[in-house]
Parts: sequence; structure tokens; C-alpha cells
Amino acid sequence: MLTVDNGIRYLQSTGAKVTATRIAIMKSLENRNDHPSAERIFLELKPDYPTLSIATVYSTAQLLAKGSMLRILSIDEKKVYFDPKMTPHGHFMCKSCKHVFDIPVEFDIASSLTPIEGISSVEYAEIFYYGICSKCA
Amino acid sequence: MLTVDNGIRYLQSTGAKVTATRIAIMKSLENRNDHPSAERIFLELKPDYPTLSIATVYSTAQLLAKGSMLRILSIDEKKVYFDPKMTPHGHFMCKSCKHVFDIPVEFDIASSLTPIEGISSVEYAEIFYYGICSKCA
DNA sequence: TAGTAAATGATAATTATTTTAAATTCATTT
DNA sequence: AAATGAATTTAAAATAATTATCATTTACTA
Repeated sequence: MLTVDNGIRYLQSTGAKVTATRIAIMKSLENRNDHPSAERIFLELKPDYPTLSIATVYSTAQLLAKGSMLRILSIDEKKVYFDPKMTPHGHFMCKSCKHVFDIPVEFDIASSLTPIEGISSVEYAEIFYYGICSKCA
Repeated sequence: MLTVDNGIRYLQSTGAKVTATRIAIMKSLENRNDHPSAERIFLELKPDYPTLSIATVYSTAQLLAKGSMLRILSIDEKKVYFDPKMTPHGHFMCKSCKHVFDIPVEFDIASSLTPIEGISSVEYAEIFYYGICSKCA
């Protein structure tokens, strides 16, 4: 789970530096169950961190994703969404308003994949559902 | 299934025009089991259709997707891939070489989703696996 | 086959993300 | 506590995929 504490431990374990900016980004991500874009994180932090650059949001997210503390969803062709909730679940995106909902999944997706010719290793899996949400219907 | 004949019937059924360009694009997509990008289709057709514009590739693909003759995969955050194989299956993408493999799926993904608060209708579902392919391992 | 709405093609515009290079900051050593 | 060196941040420019624009062409209907 992504918490500031876990994040700091992860950074230290890899020799990366624990900076105020990284802590701020991790803090804004911990305990969320929505799926913010890079810009949203950037805008939320901007008031308190006026010198924050959006490039740093992207690079920190990639760092956290590498440590499995964050998932970067390519559920939409336009932009990427971050998901700090690392327990297994799927996602539904409303094609109209682009809102992303969490979806419970009963089966273990990644290990539902039996060995297949040409594939060496599976890191993770995603289930994406697309449709229309109640508000947009 | 996307064939030129089915595509023409679909276009006619919606009142859309059956143009030489659209037929060419459908022809290049029918019977494929790879996952070409817009640029790939464009480059493949360019020699025979020198005036083809990539904008037309995109718009025709969207048209075909609307008629469920094609799926537009957002498996990668960088670009979109077209998949003319409409029988249910999942996809694996190698994070290194970006190659996309078809993956058989036993269960019916879209209907595995029980009614959920806030969701009105589910159009389709995707399972994406990410990892490393044998060539890149 | 003339009229008309739709499609095409070339190019410009848009936008998310990455790169670059200089400036800053962190962690460590003196 | 100051100095050092490497990693990080920032601001801006670069990149690249997709979409919008609009003049021209085309397909279909009457």
C-alpha cells in the first residue's frame, strides 16, 4: 500500500533521495481511492508547492510504479491515470464523462494466465470495462 | 468479423459512403491477427494509395469500431492499436518491445461484471497483461 | 447527370508526456 | 557547520500521437 512511510522506505531501499517534493506527492496519493491524472496531482499541490513542476509528478509516479506502490493505468487513450490502491481490482471507465470506477474482481487475473508460447513473464494484469455511468445515461 | 463485405454492409446500413479509401483500409485490416497502429496501416497502404491521409485511417477506424467491426486498444499509453479480431480474447504486451500477443480467455469478461452502483451499461471489457516476451527476456 | 451532403487530404492545431540543461537540494564528508 | 558531489527539480523546449480545419473531391439520390 502506498503510504508516505512505505514510500520513504522504498526510496531509501533503492538509494533514491527522499525529497520534500516526493513526500508531498506521496502524501497527496496515499489513502486515495480515486484515479487522479498527473495534472490533477499537480494542480492540487500547486498552492502549497508553487515551484512544483509537472515533470516531477510524472517522474515520481514512475518511480513509485517501479516499486509497485502505484499503478499507472492506460485505460484511456488520451492520458494516464494513477491508482495508488494496489489490492487487486478492475476498472470501469465511462466513455462519456471519463470517470473511472473501481470494480471488484473475484478471480486472480494475472495468475489466470497459463504459460503461453512467446511470453516469458507476466508482471501484472488489468481488467478494463467500458460503458456509460448512471449520471451520463 | 471485419471483412470488406461486412464493412460495406455496415457502412450502407448507417448511410455512410462506401469510398475506395474505406474499402482499402478495411481490406488491409481483414484477416489480420496482429495489432497494427494507425501509422502502420497508413504506411502499408501508402504505396498503392499515395494520397491517403493518416487522418482518414483514424476516422475510418473509429467508424468501424462504432460498428463493432474493430477494437481500438488502449493497452499502451503512447499510442493506439487496432484489433480486427472480434472474438473474445485478451492481450499481452511486452513492456520492452511493445509487441502485443493474443491471449485466450475462458470466461466471459463483460458479463462477469455484476450490476454495480453508478454504472448504467457495459459495452465491452478488456483484459490486458503486461510483462516481458521470450525474445526480450 | 446535376445537386448535395459527406468524405478526403494536406496541413495546422492540440495536448499529454518526455527531454534537456541549468539551478537547486540532499546526504555525506570534512 | 561548511564543502562536496551526485541526484533531483524546474522551466522550457521538444516530441509525438491524434484531432480539427477547410478547400476540394466524391458518392449517392432524384
